[in-house]
Amino acid sequence: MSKAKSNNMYESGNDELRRGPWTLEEDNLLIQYISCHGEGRWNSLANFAGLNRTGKSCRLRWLNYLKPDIKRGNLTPHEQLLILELHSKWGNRWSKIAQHLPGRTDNEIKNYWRTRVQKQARQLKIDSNSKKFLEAIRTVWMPRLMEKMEQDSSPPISSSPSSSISTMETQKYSTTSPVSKQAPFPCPQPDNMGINSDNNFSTNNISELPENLEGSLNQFENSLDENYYYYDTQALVGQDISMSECHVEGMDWLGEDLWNFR
DNA sequence: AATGCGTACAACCGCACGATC
DNA sequence: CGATCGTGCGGTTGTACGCAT
Repeated sequence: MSKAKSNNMYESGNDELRRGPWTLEEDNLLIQYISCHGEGRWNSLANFAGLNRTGKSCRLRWLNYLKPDIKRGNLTPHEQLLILELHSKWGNRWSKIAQHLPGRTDNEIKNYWRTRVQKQARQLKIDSNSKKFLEAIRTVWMPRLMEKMEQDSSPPISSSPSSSISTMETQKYSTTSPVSKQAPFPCPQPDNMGINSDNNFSTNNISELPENLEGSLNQFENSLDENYYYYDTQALVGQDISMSECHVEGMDWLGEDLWNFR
């Protein structure tokens, strides 16, 4: 297989398989074929569908983009919270995490983690896989998310989630299913939220956290989605995390310019 | 208005694993 | 039992876009 980076990634060049961005025509071919014949056998599917693509490419395009139940748009605070918590349990098991966020793909979650979460780690100059960063997430980020969810607990349920879907791609393809105005996924019970007695938002060992954990959450809050928190957050809020717990040993964890996303 | 920079995300790759031959 | 194939997963990269200067 020729390496994408060794030559022009987005040129088919000759009779070789196409790579790079999918065209609307290709998408339609794939959608139509799968609607008639179903998924699977991706290599032969690519041939029979008349797509000059690898099976892997077809599979990826379908699973990450074209599949009807794919939910697009920004992650809700609850989804972000869930990702943080599940990642703390399972690490980079993106597909496993994605199973708990119906409509979200492992690719999307992975991108979120890399672009948002790891950025925080970089700013804090700590390893995103370190215990310190995990503690920071649990003691600062998660409580803030929960607080945000609480603040907006008078849910504008009727507001359309699609209002936050603004990508050009989403506008280009309107094949995505309308997002349910009910809970976007089965409400997990506290037991399966992964937040329990041995995996809670403990503030133990906060003193081990780096001193540069100072800054504000203002920009962070601004980065949160504003419209739809229709999830029953009681399971999480019930953990009774007080923001005051984030003030430890004279350190103001909630000060300026921390946890901002941009 | 032009340019540079940072971010988000689609799409690729290599590798691993299970099923089938 | 080994080889091959199909599939899934996690990591990485390229590009479009938005924002700041």
